[in-house]
Amino acid sequence: MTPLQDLRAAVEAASAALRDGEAATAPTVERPRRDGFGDYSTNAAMLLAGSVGAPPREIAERLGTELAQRLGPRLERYEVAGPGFLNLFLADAWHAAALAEVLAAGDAFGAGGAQQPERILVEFVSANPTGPLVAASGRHAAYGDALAAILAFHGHDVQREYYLNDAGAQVRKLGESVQARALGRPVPEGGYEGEYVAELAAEIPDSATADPDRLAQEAVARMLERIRVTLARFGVRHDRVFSEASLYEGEPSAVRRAFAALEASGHTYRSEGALWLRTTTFGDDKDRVLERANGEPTYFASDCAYLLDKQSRGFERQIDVFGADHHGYVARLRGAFQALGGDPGAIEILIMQFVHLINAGDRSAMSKRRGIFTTLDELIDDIGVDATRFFMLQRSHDSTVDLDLALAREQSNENPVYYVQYAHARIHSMLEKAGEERVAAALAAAGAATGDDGLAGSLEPAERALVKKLLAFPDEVAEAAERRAPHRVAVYALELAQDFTAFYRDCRVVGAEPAAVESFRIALSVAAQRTIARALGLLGVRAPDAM
RNA sequence: GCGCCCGUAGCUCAGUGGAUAGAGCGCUCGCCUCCGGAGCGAGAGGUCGCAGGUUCAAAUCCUGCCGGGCGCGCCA
Repeated sequence: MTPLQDLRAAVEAASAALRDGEAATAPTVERPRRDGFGDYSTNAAMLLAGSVGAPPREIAERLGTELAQRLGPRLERYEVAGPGFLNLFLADAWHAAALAEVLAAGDAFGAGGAQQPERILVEFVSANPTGPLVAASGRHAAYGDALAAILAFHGHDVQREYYLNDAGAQVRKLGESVQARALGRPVPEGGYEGEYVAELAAEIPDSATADPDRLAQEAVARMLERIRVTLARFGVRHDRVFSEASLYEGEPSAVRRAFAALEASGHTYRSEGALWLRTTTFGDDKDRVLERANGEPTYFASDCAYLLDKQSRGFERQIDVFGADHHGYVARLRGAFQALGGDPGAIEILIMQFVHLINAGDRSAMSKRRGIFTTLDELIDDIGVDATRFFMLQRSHDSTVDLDLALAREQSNENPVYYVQYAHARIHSMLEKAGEERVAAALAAAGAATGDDGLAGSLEPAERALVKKLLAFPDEVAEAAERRAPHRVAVYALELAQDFTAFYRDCRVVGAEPAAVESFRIALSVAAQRTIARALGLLGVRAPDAM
């Protein structure tokens, strides 16, 4: 149990005592906006006003008495404020004990908070292998990877998957485009015009004469390899690349088996020669074709087969990360998932809004087909992996982001990511100065903290603030995981770095007197360093020892 | 027309029921005897798109409207 969970439990117990065990909405225990409002503040009294039948401030007073009994000397004092808040002022001993728990948790601090661990499959990026990854793919990659990392840290069993569209018309167009380039002809109508097409034509020995289908497969394989290299450079690794084409292999193929399952479920029908799935049953605005009148399966057909395959692999939850331009597919996929017997609560389709790269105020329109785009590689060359990831992870996935390249480039040294990394490097340097022995001794002393070690009443505001910021980490991880919001970890990392920097400014660490103070501050610095490293690690951003 | 997302400081964005709404950048003024100045402090800057409603309490929840993005194929 973390120090904060402890505190919450005490507040809830006190609250329950006042209302005679009657059920009620759980009170909040949170850091108030203003320092004068205590270390933590609870709204419990206001929630109790209805059932207890007394003015909130009066209830708060009684609650304070209850709580003081339960917390003993850990609670320095309390105040009733505003409409009925109970503000709690915790003793230095409480802070020291809390730090001890943070350190004792070690690498597991903030981990494993999931109430119900699940096997989760996260599908992300899944960009068509008909061109290089573009900057927008970078946002998908950073988001999906960080989300997977956070979910895993939270206690889930997570698989990362890339769904490869290596079947169908787009792939054929790529093959035709490569061959056209090899023959020095213009690419066909609707083909791909990017420079990489010419590169592929030059790379593939028999590109001028090869059978178009085989050439297409070869081109896709090479594009996938390029994509893999880019992702690896970006720090993103998938556990599996799932081939769409494989869904058409075997007898019967996975697509055929999906059709059979859907037909057996009674949700399909034939009309105008085509096979339809009645997705409107599940809230879609129109039914969808699985197999065209000419016998060709649609793209949606392989989607269904993929959904079925994922179901058969025993995941308790499927999370798909899609681009905003694909949000129109959400309803039909959810419909197909349910038609295949899936629990609608077990599939989540997260929509990533766009990222606009802005050059000197110009929004560059992108078109993979016409070869007009900024690739992820170019973006990384420009502003670096860490800045790219941090920038893209700072914002909520459902908010469009304008990334001003000129600004990011110019100010790369003042980018928030460097600020956080700098704090980490600075702690490393400081601890080196202190020396291994003193650090080890400080950690041992902090672990033995009982609150009666000469620190009482001596903690500086910045030290207390930093302890409380550290304590917030498990909740931030939980929020980030449960709300699929990695950006909360990015925001937290920045705040933690700020609180550390304020502490560093106000409190001499190495050489501080008396020894107990130096010891405490070294231990606090170690906890801050570990937590910064962990937060950055979850985002896929490096935590360097020196810059 | 219908559906999804967004509208918060000059700009880019946090903040999904609590007190006097925040950060970064930009701007103004100050700070390098001292553990890393890639830093620190102070300041200016906001009808939280608009209007109703729910609530002891709304940027946050509900309804309507306005503005922006995206989507609405037997395309992929």
